[in-house]
Amino acid sequence: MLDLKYIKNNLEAVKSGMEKRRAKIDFALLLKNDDKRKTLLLEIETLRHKRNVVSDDIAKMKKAGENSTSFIEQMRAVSEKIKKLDKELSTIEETIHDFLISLPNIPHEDVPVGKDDTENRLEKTHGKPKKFDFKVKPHWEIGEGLGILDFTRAAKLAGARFPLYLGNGARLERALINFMLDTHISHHGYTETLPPFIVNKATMTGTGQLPKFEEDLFKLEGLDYYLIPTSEVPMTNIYANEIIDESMLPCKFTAYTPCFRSEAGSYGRDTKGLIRQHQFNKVELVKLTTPETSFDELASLLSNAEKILQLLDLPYHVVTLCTGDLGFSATKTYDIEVWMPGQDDGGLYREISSCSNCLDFQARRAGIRFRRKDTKKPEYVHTLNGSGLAVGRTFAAILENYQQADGSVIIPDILVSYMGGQKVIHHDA
RNA sequence: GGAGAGGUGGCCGAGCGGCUGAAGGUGCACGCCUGGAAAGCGUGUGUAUCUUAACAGGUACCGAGGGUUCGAAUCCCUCCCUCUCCGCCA
Repeated sequence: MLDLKYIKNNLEAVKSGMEKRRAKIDFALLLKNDDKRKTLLLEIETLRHKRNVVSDDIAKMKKAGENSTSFIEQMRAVSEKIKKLDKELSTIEETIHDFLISLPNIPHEDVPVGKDDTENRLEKTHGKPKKFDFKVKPHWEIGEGLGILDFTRAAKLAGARFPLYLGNGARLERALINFMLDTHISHHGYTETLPPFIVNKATMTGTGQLPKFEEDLFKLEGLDYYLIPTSEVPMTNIYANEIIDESMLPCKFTAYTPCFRSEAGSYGRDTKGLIRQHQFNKVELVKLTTPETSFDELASLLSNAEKILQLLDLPYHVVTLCTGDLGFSATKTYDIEVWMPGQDDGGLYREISSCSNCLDFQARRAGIRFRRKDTKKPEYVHTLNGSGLAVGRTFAAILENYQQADGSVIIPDILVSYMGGQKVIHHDA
């Protein structure tokens, strides 16, 4: 959520930010409503003040045994007026709030302007795609061939877009989760958390999933509960509506959780394999920082995520999302895209992590503040999040990059110990 | 799920429908005292919002939301959360 005062003082900058996102916003209406709000508020507070003063007098008169009937009559009328104006005020406040809560964040000046993912800016490339001297297969063929993935039976159990891992597949997925978590907590200084996989509406609103993107979520019927689409949601909200001490910043959390997404509107896209599932595993990184350090922290968060791919020896590149591809809450986002040789007949880079700085956008929604040692005023923290990494897609990338001619898959060195010393996945006998 | 108790400031803990933004304690900050420290003494110590150049002042907030009343932390209703006991359960 943007600060109303900031909008008013920087109207042109805010407008141009919204235009870059191709969002059409009627700011004139907002300003008009805000004026109305202020007028009402002043009137109400004046009346309340009067009521407070006179009520005091009434108390004194009663004590002195004087007759106060006429004042009571007067105040009865005043109270009714207040009640009426109060209703008007809360209506207009609700209107203003609904407006603000639906505004996306302003893209950072460094973000390229563009309409969609074709206009993202390439930042760097790491590693070289391996040359294969046989016809490479997509990961779903490899996985099903090895008997470690079974999409057919998963569909029987749940439906389309659900995974079923078996045997060494399940173990490899778990190995990846442990490897990623261990790396982030032991080498990158994150605190491991294990949050609820279901959260309420307030929590979803805090990070920006609600109110605009309810159709992307799974909601529990008849309850104020939603399945998390990413553990960014619970982790970022840990200190919601709190004022924390400056010494706690930067606050770095990581978690493994399953993630649940309805994938409404993506019919026909990525129908095969692990790329686009209703349920997938992810290790997430979240940071709460001071405003002046958030971009440095974004850079280190990105490198923390990259480290996983480097240790797995998977080729990738990094792009900066353009304004048209930028998420609702973010001011700037780097996507890490991993090389997937088995797809699109010749290979392509696929998003495997998304690292964002949200500035105080989420903090303002969720009420996450901190107090500096030397100043009294609470300030909003900056929030950052990034995948470290999407586990299912990492699994897929390993299958495709480490496949061999006979259909077996070599286990990356770093994972061997997590696989009980096993170095290759052959078809389970 | 059944029965009961409770949610007040950083923490503990008072609080009769008006004099309570809230006693008292504790913690914290600053000052005095001291060679230094402790003790002691003094002062200060929530958030939001509006008016104001500023000083300052107004308004709201005692789990949340409604209601009664001239006036609500205090009375009534609904909901949420915590604790204890019973039941059930991984």
